[in-house]
Amino acid sequence: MADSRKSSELSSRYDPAALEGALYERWVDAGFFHVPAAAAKRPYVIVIPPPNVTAALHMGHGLNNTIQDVLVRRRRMQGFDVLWVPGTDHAGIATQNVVERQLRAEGLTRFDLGREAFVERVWKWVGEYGDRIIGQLRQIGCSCDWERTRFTLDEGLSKAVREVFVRLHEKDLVYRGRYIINWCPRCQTALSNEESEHRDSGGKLYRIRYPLVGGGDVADGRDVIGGGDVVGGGDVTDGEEVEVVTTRPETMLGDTGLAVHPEDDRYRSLVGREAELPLAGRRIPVVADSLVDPDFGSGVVKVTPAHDPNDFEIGRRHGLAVLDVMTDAARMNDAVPLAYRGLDRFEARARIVADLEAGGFLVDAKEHMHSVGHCYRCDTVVEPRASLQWFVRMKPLARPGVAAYEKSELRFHPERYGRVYQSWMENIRDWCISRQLWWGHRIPVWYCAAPDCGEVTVAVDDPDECPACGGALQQDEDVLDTWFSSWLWPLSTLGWPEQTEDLAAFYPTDTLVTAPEILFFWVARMIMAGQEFAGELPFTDVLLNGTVRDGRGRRMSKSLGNGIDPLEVVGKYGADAMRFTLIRGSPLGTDIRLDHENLEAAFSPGRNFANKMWNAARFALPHARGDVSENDPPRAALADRWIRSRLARFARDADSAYEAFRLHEVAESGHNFVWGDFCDWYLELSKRRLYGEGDDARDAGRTLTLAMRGWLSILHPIMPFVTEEIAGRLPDALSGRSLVTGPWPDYPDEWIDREAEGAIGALQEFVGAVRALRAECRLPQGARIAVQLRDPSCALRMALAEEADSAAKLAGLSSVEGLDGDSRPGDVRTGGGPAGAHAVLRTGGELFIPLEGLIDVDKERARLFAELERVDGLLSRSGAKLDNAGFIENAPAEVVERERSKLSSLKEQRARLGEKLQWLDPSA
RNA sequence: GGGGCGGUAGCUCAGUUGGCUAGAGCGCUGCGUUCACAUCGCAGAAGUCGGGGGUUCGAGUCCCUCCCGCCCCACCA
Repeated sequence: MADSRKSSELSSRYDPAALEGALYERWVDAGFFHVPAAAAKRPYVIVIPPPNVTAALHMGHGLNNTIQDVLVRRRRMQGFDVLWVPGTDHAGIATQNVVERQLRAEGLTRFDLGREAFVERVWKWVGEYGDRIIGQLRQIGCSCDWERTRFTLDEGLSKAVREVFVRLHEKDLVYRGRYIINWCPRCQTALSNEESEHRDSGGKLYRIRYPLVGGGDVADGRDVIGGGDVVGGGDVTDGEEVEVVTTRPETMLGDTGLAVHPEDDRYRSLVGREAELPLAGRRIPVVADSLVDPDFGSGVVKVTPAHDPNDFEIGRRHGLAVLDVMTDAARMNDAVPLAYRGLDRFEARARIVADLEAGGFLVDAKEHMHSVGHCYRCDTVVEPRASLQWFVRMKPLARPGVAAYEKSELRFHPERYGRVYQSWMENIRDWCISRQLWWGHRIPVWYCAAPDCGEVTVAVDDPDECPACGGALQQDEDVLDTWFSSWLWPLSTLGWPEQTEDLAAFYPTDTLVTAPEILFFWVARMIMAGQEFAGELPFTDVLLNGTVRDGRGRRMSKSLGNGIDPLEVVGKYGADAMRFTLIRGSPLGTDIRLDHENLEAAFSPGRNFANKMWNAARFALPHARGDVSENDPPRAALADRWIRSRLARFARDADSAYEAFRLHEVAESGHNFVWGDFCDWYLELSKRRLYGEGDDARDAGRTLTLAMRGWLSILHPIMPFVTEEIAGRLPDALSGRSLVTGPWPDYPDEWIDREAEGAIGALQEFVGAVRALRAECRLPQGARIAVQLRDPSCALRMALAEEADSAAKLAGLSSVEGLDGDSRPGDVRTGGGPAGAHAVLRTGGELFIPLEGLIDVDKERARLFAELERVDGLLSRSGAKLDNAGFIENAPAEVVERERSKLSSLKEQRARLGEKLQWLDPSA
């Protein structure tokens, strides 16, 4: 970027708000996020799961979109022509519901407004939330191509919807029919099977007596399975009535038959007879159907074809009438006796049970757990209902989708979701796509108004008149399921059905990142649509990110109101901190818990990490140097070799983690590299040289630049803002270029330097050991101490030879003896020597710190004895307690447990005290 | 009824193909104001890796079993 940020000065305080917005604007203005189709040679494409325009985004979207952004940013740095298509979803039923709720607060219903005004009202909502959502995505740093922003109700996308409907209709894959669907009485629309969420709920299982009528004659003309084998006079209980069990007595008013299993000997004689429907007085036939489970209840079921999927099947097979007994609002309709008309279905249940009891029909009612469908948008109990709707035949569409998965052309991450997908696809049922809503894509079907014509027109463009009779047409009142547009998203956003340049350049896309709960709603259907309409899978890899949950483990959602607004977090901690926290906190497919009450604990580590980078850069940038010329190669200082080795290792690990979508590993190892290797060790080891002059300072300054360029690049996809701000000030050959467009770092394997890592590793252990002993012996903080080494490893010798001064500074040493053969310290392990502390190094060697003169040995010894006495006292008391058989017998297990662990920790404490006393008085 | 996921430090969680002393962040304890950073540094305490059994030279990791929590699917009348 050509701007005036030549200065290496960073402000003294890390203030994300001060940089993020400006950087984002600069990226957009530079056109980094937009690639024209003609220029796309090596595309990498992701389509956003379009957020519903029902509400602002919450942290779940934050996670989902951050993952996508990390993926596209890395590909962009690698030189791919990246397209991330953004957009929003009109979310038919969901959006209609939120606007209806708003109306209700004003005391209105959608019917008060009428269809046109209501839809207008929804558009107003869309304008507001659509913009808010896009704003949120920008603030968390999403590098979408905003020039290609789409909305599922856009003209082009609506065209795609119609095109698909017409094509499916032509292939007889879409049909209209009267079948059992899931009906939401509150939304007053049909739902697909997926939109009905089953939950266990406690209900009652009622046993009801149905009186039998007539004699034992087999009714003639009826299609009865096994009818020829009827054995008269079976062991029916009393010959006059039969027991039926149901959880939903209110539907009995819609009964049009009873059914038994054809091979159930108990009831063979019943088949073909009739029963009287209590409370209704109608007569209904008994049929035999293998769908009946003879072991459930009495083995006789009531058949209510209009309100139960199984009964609908049985009814169809036996020609039973379909009698819907409810209104759209699930109140009892005119088909039932006067006494029940107008009652809500649950009121009707209570009334009917009472009447059955009064009439002596009720045998009993037992508690019974069963699962009940609920509307996924308003949670109302779904009513299964026979209804005239439009459906898509799914089996033919699903077949290629299964094949692609089996051939591994389609991969899921984590893999286990592949099997979930597969089993759903293999057991797929037809998709009810019509909705009795006002908000959505109107079904492109017109019915001729002429009474004797009956022509049905299915067309992409609105027809003017009936093609058969020229009469007036009436368009189907219903709209399509919102997912009927979503399933085309990868196609329609790129211009399909037109053969656009975008479609040619960017379809198929590469990776889809979404939440597992819409695997069936969306992912599976996109796969089917892609194969059916474009002949190609819409993407090759499906990432299922985890769910963001609240402190209590509940899913964050609009309806629960427990969502965390990403903007609140961005405001407090910065977008980088939020992104880092989300990426680090949720390995692929695992849930992440974020306690709304304690955002600080969750997000401050991310903010602190960015702050650490910032301050490291504040120190390093003034010392950083650009590349040296070829005839002036840098010498390989140990520390420089070391950090290059660590960097190359980090880069290699990060690459494989990125490729495998293990983004949390990148975040984790990046954090460790920057904070540990780079800040804690490399910067400290370099200070001496950087403060100097000449070759040393030049080499260190150059390596400093190289290392920073490396980790800033590798972490840029995750924390784009702070890394960009810092990298913009590096004085190397890439100076002034944005990190956004790369290049992606690639280091030679030769940089991995086991010798240097071994040496600095030994040095780290040595420094750590000295520090630990200093703390252990309560040496004054600033005191310079002499350390003696015995048999140091080669690695440590090597490190100390070059980094003695740094080591001395880091560990507070005045001298290190014992490196030379002629000044070996005395035996530090056994008695007889001077008072001092010693430690054995894992990497080899021992170190010894003479304590004489550093501390008042006598005073310290006295202190240790006092401490020892105190610990001994506690020990004996605790020991006695545990020895006491009564205590063990009577105390709760956890108290005994606690006492045991207390005892063992006291023992350890005592051992340490003993050791320290040994140091002070080796002769003892 | 079928399938899946999880149980590792007080809390939230990491721990690829079984391998040297099980890690991080937060919290906790002690110490620390000289020149990048108190949004920090150093040191430390803290874990029977849910229980039991098995395979192995070696198991948090593989197998079996049990217990606990969660999720998905299902035509549980």
